Amino acid sequence: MSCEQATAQALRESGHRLTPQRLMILSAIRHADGHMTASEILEHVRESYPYLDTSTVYRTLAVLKRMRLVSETRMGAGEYRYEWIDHVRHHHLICRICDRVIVLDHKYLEDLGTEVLDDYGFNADIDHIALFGLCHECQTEH
Amino acid sequence: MSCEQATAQALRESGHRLTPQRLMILSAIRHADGHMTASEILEHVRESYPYLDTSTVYRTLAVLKRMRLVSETRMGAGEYRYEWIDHVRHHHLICRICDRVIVLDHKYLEDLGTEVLDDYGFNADIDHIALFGLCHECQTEH
DNA sequence: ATGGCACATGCAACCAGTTGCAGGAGCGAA
DNA sequence: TTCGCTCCTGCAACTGGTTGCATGTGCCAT
Repeated sequence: MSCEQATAQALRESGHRLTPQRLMILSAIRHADGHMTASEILEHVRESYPYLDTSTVYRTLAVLKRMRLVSETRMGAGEYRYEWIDHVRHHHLICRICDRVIVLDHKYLEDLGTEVLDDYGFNADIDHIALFGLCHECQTEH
Repeated sequence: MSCEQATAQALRESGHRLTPQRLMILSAIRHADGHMTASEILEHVRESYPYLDTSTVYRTLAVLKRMRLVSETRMGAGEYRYEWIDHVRHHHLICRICDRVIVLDHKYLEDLGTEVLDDYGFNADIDHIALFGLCHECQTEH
């Protein structure tokens, strides 16, 4: 799996250690399609290595997040969801009444990122934003 | 306190009950300037009414949030922060390394709201957004 | 190859926030 | 005013996520 190698290299070069736990977590996220919750990752890795602890999962995710290899999003009321970053960027509109999720193209947020960088020198993580609100149906019903 | 009356009326009209607990929570948020955490609200109200429960605070905040009388924002790693909505709208840029908070004018997000409404009929809660990322200083240091 | 330091892990305790439930109170109807 | 339905509250148990600490292990220097 050469795709794993490059990531492992990136980890090592940024001063982190390559442990079996991290490799397993990494592989779980990379080979899932779409979002994964921390407990899904935990459950998946435990099939082959049952001693993995929750805290290790969260700490590894924190590292990957800081390196911007994964995105962390709170979708609706539920748990955080983690996703490998290198897909086409997209965002979500989440209805606060019915929990419906609408995918939002990145073009809507492109300008915001560059404006904030120009004006404040702030490099915003606009990888995977969740915007809450009311969907069309729930607006008309209430 | 006539300012409280109007809110009480709004609550009642939307089919909610006006309980002393709710009034106390309401008053705590209204008369604080700026953000407040749930535990700050709890602590404040308990000075005059020690029996108030955490769950009541969160449930009341959920009601006020749904009515868009207060905004709920997760700033940095800490607890949710609640704020009365009727100030000038503003947002925050939060540095994921040093936790610095930069206030962002609403004009940067104005267009996003209208575009999403036009294209998807989705009425986004763009009252108080927190954008994470790297501030100028932390970008150059790393 | 091996020794040692610093970082990572697993465990347990903890904190923030949520939920189910039984009893209590707001408020509209009579 | 009183009644009663329904919603609200406080309690307790629980879930998701974090933290402190002792032990273990990756990895660099020798």
